Amino acid sequence: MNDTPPQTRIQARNRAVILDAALEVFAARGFRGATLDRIAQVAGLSKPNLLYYFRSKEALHLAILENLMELWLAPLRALDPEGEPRAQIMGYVRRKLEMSRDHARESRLFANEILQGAPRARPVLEGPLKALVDEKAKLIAKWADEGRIAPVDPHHLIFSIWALTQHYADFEVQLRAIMGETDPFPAAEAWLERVFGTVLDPAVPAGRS
Amino acid sequence: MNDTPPQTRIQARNRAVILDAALEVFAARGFRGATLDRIAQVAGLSKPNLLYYFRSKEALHLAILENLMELWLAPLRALDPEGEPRAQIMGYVRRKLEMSRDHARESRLFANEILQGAPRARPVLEGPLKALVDEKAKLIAKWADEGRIAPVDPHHLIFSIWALTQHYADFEVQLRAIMGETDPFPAAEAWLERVFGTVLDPAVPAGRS
DNA sequence: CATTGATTTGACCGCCCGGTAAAATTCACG
DNA sequence: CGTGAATTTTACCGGGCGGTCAAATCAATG
Repeated sequence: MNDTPPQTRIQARNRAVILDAALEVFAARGFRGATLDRIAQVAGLSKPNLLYYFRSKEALHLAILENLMELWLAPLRALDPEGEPRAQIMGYVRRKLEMSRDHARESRLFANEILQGAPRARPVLEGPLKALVDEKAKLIAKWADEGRIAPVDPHHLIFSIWALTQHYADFEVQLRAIMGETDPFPAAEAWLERVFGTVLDPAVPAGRS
Repeated sequence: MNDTPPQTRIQARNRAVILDAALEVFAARGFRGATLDRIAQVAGLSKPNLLYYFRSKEALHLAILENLMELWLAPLRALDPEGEPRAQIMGYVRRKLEMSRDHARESRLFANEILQGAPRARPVLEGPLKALVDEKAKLIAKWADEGRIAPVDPHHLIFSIWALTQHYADFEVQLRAIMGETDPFPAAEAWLERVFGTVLDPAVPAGRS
């Protein structure tokens, strides 16, 4: 059940180098748009050498996806049923935004994969991701029922957090075209705190006019 | 300055068929991932016949981009300086969400283009888009100054509207994996009304704890 | 330092890609 | 219905693609 972890030093190093290069190229061009030649070039290896470590383009992409899942689900997984509800959700927002800042390539690779119909990631989405989301949605619903946060649709709340945070990674080029070279993240953090802070506040009447 | 609009009936029809097929394929696979063979197949034409109407893959993609700009900028452009501020912004949100529902392919084509660095759309982003956004951001800032909406960062407000609405088109596969086959748009509309309704409400104190 | 397995390379394959040329066909109009 | 232009098709090209193979080189161990 375990695909024999890299034995030698050389293997460990080269697999890491290749995975990093592949992340770069897949994120920038999508699966079909990426080429093994380019990945090999970025990794500083010859193409046959690359294929010595990963038997195919498909296998390489899958390896990246598996590597990424842990990192990607961690922030939501860390939502603590025992913690203070609003602090927990705001912490999730903050961690997700940090992901967009510090792991933009990973975000874009996922975005590419999903945009193109998730032909390789679909099982992960329908399995572990759905399970985790449903679990945490139930938790959020409970918090809302108890009046500890404003009444919200938990699924759409989670989708909103994804959309708003990942936007800063995935659409960075567009943001820069409009905002110039200034780092958007400080303002983004304040803004997201404001948005979710208000929408979750149980004392604020929803849907005023 | 005007590239001679299609003269004959056949030309008008075939150009339209090709543009539609190309929209489909570019949206699903990105520029590099799309192939002329596949576009021609979807359009029901032979590849050389397709190239009789558009001299290259590049030209075809650019033609789509130009066609789309009007449609894409219209909702923001319709933001009326004379209207009631909150109604105007809420109307913008609603129109943008309708775009995601009724023009998901267009949304995904843009997303693909921007994700991959906007190599072809960059001039549009830095030109007309930036100009329009800056203009409307100024308008929103004025409304905030006058106390007619809550004080907000206009640019990040606009980015949020983009992120939240487009998410329902661009990440549809992910949403369906989690939510099943039920149409997410009715709930999305209510949720977005709730989110932006609260965040724009000048009577709600921002950043409570 | 010899040997053996791990790693790397160069040469190559068949296929698909974007694009071209020219012949064949269809269409519009007098 | 004939004719010239518009449209479509057939055949093709050079290059890049994912991937293979066998030979060459390297590294670790006794």
